Amino acid sequence: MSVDATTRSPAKRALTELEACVLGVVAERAPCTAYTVRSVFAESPTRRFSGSAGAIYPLVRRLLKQGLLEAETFPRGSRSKTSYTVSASGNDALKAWLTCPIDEDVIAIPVDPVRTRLHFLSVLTPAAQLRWLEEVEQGLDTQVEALQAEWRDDPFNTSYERLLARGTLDLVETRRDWVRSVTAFVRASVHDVH
Amino acid sequence: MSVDATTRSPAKRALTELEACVLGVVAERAPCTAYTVRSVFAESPTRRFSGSAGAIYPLVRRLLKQGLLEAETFPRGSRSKTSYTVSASGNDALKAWLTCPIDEDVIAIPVDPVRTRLHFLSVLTPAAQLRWLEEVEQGLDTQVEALQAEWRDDPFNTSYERLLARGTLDLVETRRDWVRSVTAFVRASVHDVH
DNA sequence: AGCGGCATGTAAGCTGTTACATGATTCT
DNA sequence: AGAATCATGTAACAGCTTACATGCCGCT
Repeated sequence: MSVDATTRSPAKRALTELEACVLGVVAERAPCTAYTVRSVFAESPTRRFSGSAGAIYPLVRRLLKQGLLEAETFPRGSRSKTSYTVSASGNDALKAWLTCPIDEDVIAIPVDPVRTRLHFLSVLTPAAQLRWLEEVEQGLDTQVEALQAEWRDDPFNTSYERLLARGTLDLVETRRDWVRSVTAFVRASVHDVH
Repeated sequence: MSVDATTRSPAKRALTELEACVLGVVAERAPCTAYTVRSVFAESPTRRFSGSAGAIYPLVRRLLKQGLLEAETFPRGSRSKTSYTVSASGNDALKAWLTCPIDEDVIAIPVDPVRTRLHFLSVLTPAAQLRWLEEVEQGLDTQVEALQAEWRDDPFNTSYERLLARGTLDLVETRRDWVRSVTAFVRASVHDVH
């Protein structure tokens, strides 16, 4: 057979989570530099991405080469600075990423290091279990308080953003309450023995 | 200076999350094969680890070489089968991993692909937003129902396990309610326009 | 003049996945 | 006898982090 006659679109492999997030961040703050994108990830309370230079700079160049980003360079001395915006096809790609596969991976029960550790907690002595639980509980308490304070001060630009923050707060509260109930349970078990 | 005179312990680098989980799983089901460990990860509702052969078999051999696991091999034809148990120092390592660094990474707000997408949802048209939200809501509903059914049927070995399951259920319910409230908000915004 | 934040970049490595490949055992 | 499941293994790669390296710019 001969080569396919239809014009091939440029690869169109699905975006990775980081690629999509970079597009999203640039969409929000355009025009902005790769450094700005880096800072957003670095300062995010979620630890998903570190915003490491080794990840961002090559990735941004790749998105540019694929036509998903547009660039404007400002020469300054021997090194130049580049500002990026999302192109029309970049916007399409972001939309496609958002809607395309609603399947399992997105919906699945989120990964939670605390849950993992709770699962194996029984290998510790009850006293050590309580020490750990109390430390975690305290950490989660300060986290909840910080988010509650943010909620009260309302530094959000839109009511949608405020709604998202509310959901995050609800989740960490639920998580904290969970750890609390486990602590109570372990404490009760220890008391029963005596 | 000359070489440090004190006897060096064998590396003692902190365990990775997967290494610790493998130790934990073997601790629960010992004696068991690497294949069993693989199945546990593969069948887990959490998608953290796939239980891929390429990860598990080399890892188990490494833990064995470090003395954290003990092995018993049963020859059968040209290939043999190996059962593992956690050694005393393996148990110590697991305990150390559980208690050691309670810091940020463990406590941090868990990664949630749905939250990520909610954050960028505004790039879609309101209609597309609702389509996506409804699909996600439905997926989360079936997930909640499955966990509720499991809760009712109570297939748990210990009341501690039941407590852990309760916490997971609370979390996914909170998450579902969050998505619900976002849907309601978007629907209201659409109505306001008309 | 020097320090801190802005800005860009690369090399090496860690950790896990995908995909393939093979053989043993059990069930029907 | 054939299929499903148990069991082990490897090679290639994907995706991101760590650590390093450099230079510009504004402030004090």
